[in-house]
Amino acid sequence: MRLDEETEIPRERIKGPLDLESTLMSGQTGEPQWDLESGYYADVDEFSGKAAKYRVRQAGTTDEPHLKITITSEDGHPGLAEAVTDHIVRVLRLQDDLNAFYDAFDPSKGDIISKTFGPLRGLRLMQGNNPFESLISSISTQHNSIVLWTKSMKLVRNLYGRAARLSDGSTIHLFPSPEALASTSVQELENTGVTYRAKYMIEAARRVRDRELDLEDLRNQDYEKAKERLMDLPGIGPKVADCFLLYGLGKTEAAPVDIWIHRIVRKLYFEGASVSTEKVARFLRERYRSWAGYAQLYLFHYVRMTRLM
DNA sequence: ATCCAGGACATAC
DNA sequence: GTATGTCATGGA
Repeated sequence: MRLDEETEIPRERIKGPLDLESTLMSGQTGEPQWDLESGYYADVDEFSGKAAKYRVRQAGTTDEPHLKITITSEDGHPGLAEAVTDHIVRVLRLQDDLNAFYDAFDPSKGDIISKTFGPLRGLRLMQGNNPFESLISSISTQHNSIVLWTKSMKLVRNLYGRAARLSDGSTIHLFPSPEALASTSVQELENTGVTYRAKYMIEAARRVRDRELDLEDLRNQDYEKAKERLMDLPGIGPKVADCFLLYGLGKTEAAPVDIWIHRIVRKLYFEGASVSTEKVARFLRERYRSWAGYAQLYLFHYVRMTRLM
């Protein structure tokens, strides 16, 4: 099988509806948005040490989705196609049973969130490429905009990440390792556009490099404990910690509370009463449990889409 | 222009 | 616990 030919992700690996475009354009993970290249959405990553660019497009419909992919790699190896497929299934969370979410809070249950299910049908939560990239990207989102953090995180890839020459002659850059990022100077990193967040990123990279913080180990800890550990880091507060737990580790009970979610939940669930962000976060966790991350995603996009607030 | 962006932190009470 | 000023820059 030639990898640069279009193949399809096995249909049975997509559970429930999918709207690829709204999912990829929703700016959830803090990582750069995927590039749009002649009808495909493209991103890059490393698979068993080999860099590859994968492109994805949706065929079919939201309720009968098919995903077509092509792969261009640095150096093809046996199993690459399977590894890339697994990666896409993971980052797009294609195994999440979206209909189970819709059913659990359908209109008959009287939950106001059911109003968002129609307009946002097929919108999926995403996963970051890997925990370290997710951590740094999450830091980049604080008091920032999607345009700016996409720009600066791409620049971080291009300046400090390993360059790889693909079989089609193009060059891509991977996200830098903790070692590479930890050894940059604050001033240099600030110039990528991350500005004052540079010192936070470098310290985070240093702690990961020096094994003072083991991101994989956080996966095994419970939500509260892991959040505490993360908030030990400078520049990581409750919202960024939740972003990492959700996008970096896939803890879907995490519901990052930013200014929008804070306003929305206060209005829709607390009759406008002044409720702290921590209380809102706890409320979403307890109400939506393992669907809290999805609830956050749907509330956020519904409100911004309808310009409700 | 002037305002603000999917927060965190220091300082104040 | 809650409230306010500050942080740096680009984009609208």
